[in-house]
Amino acid sequence: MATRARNPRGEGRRLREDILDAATRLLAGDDDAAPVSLRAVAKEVGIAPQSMYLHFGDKTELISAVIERRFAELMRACELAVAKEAGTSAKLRAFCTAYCLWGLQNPGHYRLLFESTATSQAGMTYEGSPGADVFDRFLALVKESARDDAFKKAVLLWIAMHGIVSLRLSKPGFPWPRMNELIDDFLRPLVQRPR
Amino acid sequence: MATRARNPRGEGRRLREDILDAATRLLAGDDDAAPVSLRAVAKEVGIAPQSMYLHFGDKTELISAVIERRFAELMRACELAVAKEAGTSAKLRAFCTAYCLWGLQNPGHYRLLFESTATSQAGMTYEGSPGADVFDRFLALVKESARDDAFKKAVLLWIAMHGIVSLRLSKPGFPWPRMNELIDDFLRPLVQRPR
DNA sequence: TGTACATCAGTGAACGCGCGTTCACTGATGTAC
DNA sequence: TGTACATCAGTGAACGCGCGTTCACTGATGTAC
Repeated sequence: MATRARNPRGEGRRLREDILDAATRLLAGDDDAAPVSLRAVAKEVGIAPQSMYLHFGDKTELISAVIERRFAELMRACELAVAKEAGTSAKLRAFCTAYCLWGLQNPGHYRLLFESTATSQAGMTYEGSPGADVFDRFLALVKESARDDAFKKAVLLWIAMHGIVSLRLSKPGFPWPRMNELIDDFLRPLVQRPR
Repeated sequence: MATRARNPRGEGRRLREDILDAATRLLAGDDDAAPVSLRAVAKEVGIAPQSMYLHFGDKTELISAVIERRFAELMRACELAVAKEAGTSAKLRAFCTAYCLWGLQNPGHYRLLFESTATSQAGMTYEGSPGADVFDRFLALVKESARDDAFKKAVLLWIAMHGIVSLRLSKPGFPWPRMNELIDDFLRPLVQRPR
């Protein structure tokens, strides 16, 4: 976008951050039709396209780096919401709400993280994949609220949250009920009510 | 793909069908990274790229036509499954199962119908949009099984089914519980049990 | 029956564009002696 | 203090490719008279 001053000697890695920031910005939008190009990112940063290769081996490496960052940011948003509440039920509900809100507010990133095959190339298993720690944290929360079947219940809730976000993004014209109402409807039968 | 014989005079509309078939074939795959191009479709049919314009105004018109067709096909699959069962609960479960199976077996098409903004351009409302009749049919089924809140319950179930399909497509490495088990888990609290 | 003409189902050639990627280079800044 | 050299942060120029779309054309087949 703008003209850029060359980084001082020894500070070359700053460009890496600038590239990641720009790619993140461009991927944030709701435009699923046009995938972001290296050249568009370069233009946004204000550098020549080939300067990408100073910090990333190829395009997929750049996208993967963005994905990793955004998973971390989603995790942070959820943790923050959980930390604000007291009581296991309230914490669980807070996590669900934060997850859905993050998805709705970052449609492009949510799609990248949870609607693309970009995170599951080449027979990757769940263990150690980017985003696995988000589910693990969620599972730990469900375990505190539910006596048994915590894994199954965590899966059901994840499916529900994903459905809430994903369908809303692709069918914005549908008369959706309020998000918090839907979250509560899914939570109610699965965890013990707060006393 | 193959060499094609020119259609006899008066049968020009056959090419339209051939193009739709080819586009449908190419869009079926699980490769969300590379959107299908007009030229790829033309190659698959065995015609020159510009022959597309004999039957479709532009690329989005072609894609829209495929979307319409696939919504109709999804509807057909669900109706077929419903017709095989007797009893409202069994019919409802059959619809849910058919919907999920169709999605898992047609990943590219499911994404096109339910994960892209292709179906909701330009402030389109839900009424009359492609696919609205699928939800309407589902809603009618839910009404037969549930005493009250049929719309809300239909929405919750749609969200759940979408979550089941969509997450499985993007996270194939996750240790998912069996699909039918998940469907039943979502159905159980929402509709009255069969006697 | 013969022929001029209209219609139809497509194609040939080309356009300008953006894409990912490669390779050789530049020019400022620090370091060794 | 002066200078040769190494290192670093990038760029210039170019590659071959596929993209959506336009415009003028072709050549077979049916129709009017």
